[in-house]
Amino acid sequence: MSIDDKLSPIAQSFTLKDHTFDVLRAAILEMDIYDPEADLRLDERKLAERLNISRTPIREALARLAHEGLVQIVPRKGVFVCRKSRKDILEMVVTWAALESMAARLVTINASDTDLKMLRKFAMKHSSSAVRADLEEYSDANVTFHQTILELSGCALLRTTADGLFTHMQAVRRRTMGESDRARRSVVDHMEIIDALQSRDGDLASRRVREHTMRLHDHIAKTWSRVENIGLLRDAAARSN
Amino acid sequence: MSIDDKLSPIAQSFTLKDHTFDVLRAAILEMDIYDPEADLRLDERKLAERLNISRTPIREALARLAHEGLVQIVPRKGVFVCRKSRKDILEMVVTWAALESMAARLVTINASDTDLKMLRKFAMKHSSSAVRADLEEYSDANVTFHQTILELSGCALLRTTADGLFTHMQAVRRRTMGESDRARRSVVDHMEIIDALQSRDGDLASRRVREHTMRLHDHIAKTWSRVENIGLLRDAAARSN
DNA sequence: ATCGGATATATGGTATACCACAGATTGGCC
DNA sequence: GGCCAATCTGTGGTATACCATATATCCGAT
Repeated sequence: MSIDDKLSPIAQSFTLKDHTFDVLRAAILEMDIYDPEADLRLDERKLAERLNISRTPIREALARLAHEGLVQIVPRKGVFVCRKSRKDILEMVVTWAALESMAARLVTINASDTDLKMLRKFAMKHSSSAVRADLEEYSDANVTFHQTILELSGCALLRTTADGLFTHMQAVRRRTMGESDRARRSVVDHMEIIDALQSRDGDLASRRVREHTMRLHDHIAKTWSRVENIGLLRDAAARSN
Repeated sequence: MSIDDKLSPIAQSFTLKDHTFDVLRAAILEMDIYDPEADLRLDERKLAERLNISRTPIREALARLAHEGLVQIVPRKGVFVCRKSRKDILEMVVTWAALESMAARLVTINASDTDLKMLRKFAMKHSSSAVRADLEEYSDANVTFHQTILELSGCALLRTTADGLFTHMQAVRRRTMGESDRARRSVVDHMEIIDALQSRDGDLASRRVREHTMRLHDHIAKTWSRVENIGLLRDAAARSN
């Protein structure tokens, strides 16, 4: 192997636009947009100054973010990070369920026995973290588990479409986790899903994945009101000033 | 009613960027991109001249189109309309099936009896066009039928996500239709789907929608080779020159 | 005649200047 | 003192000029 092989990917059609998109996207996902105190405003010129580039690539990145639903661009008003409503979030979970349940069905057809053995091994390895209530570790493992199912389906579009939704769920997860009961139940669900996959039962695997995801749906439906209420309280307080 | 009511929506935060996006998108969907003779190249400057605007809004529109997968932007080479591979198309159909089958399940929960009665009435009204082999009319009715199911699910995200896929399928449909056998079979499928919806059987409705869509999948899998082969022939001819 | 490299050209990427409009500010009039 | 309007400021939208590089062209050396 020559040194060229290691150098080749460098600066290969690198563009500021794409880089800016990644940076902004990461930054938005990083911030807790549901904090009522959060500053949701983005300023093209300030960003340009911060990143030491012109507004042009920033605007292209913002346009993409807007199209992806992460920000809203209001002409002559500003660019604002989008706060998802409870309804939006529930719809994302439903759509996620649709995609992953289809993926599970395909997995029973397309995945190799080896793939499924590795998936089971992975799930068992990290099940202890749920019991230990190490939520950080469990969360990561949980994400990987579901992404693996989408991956093993062999349908890249299912995976990418779900990834788009997953982006928006990052901020939600921060507020959904924390109940170790859900984590423990999740572990059981995962094992039952793997059982169905390994028995190559498409109908069963599809159903279990769907029901697993819809449990998250129902959980959010019951508990998510809090954030919006805080927002309403804040608005009311502002009006009374 | 005063004249204001009719004028109000005019120029309401209209932007060239969005307009250009719509125009380009419509133009791309209009052209038969699978014609081997088709010119897939787009030139920012020529478009700017044609539309009498600067490159800036065009570039933003192109960036969005690229993100949506309709075009591919290659730095210092050009912008090209994307030709979907057979695999891409099959994946779109699978993903579509995932979304619409979930939608059907939700319809059995959320739709009113009146909604379903209207859906049946619509389907019956247009079933004759399939028999008459009036493919233009049947195709439109077919589209409306499936969009209605997504609509009645009550989950806007399912609908919009599916719409995104549908965009890409326009060009494919032109080459998939034409076999009246499929149209007739489709009519039967639709009626069976409506039966399941009206009996409020979520599992059955979901399954029938999935199987219906996957029949399109299998059909394309069997017949789509033609276009790519033509492309290969053209390439081979070009090489031998 | 053929090959190689220098130059020309075309393309998308980037920077910058200016525009139009929304909101806030301020000034003057009543 | 309050209200309205002219103005000022800040924002995203648009146009334009310039840059870097990939490709094509052409000329000269062999």
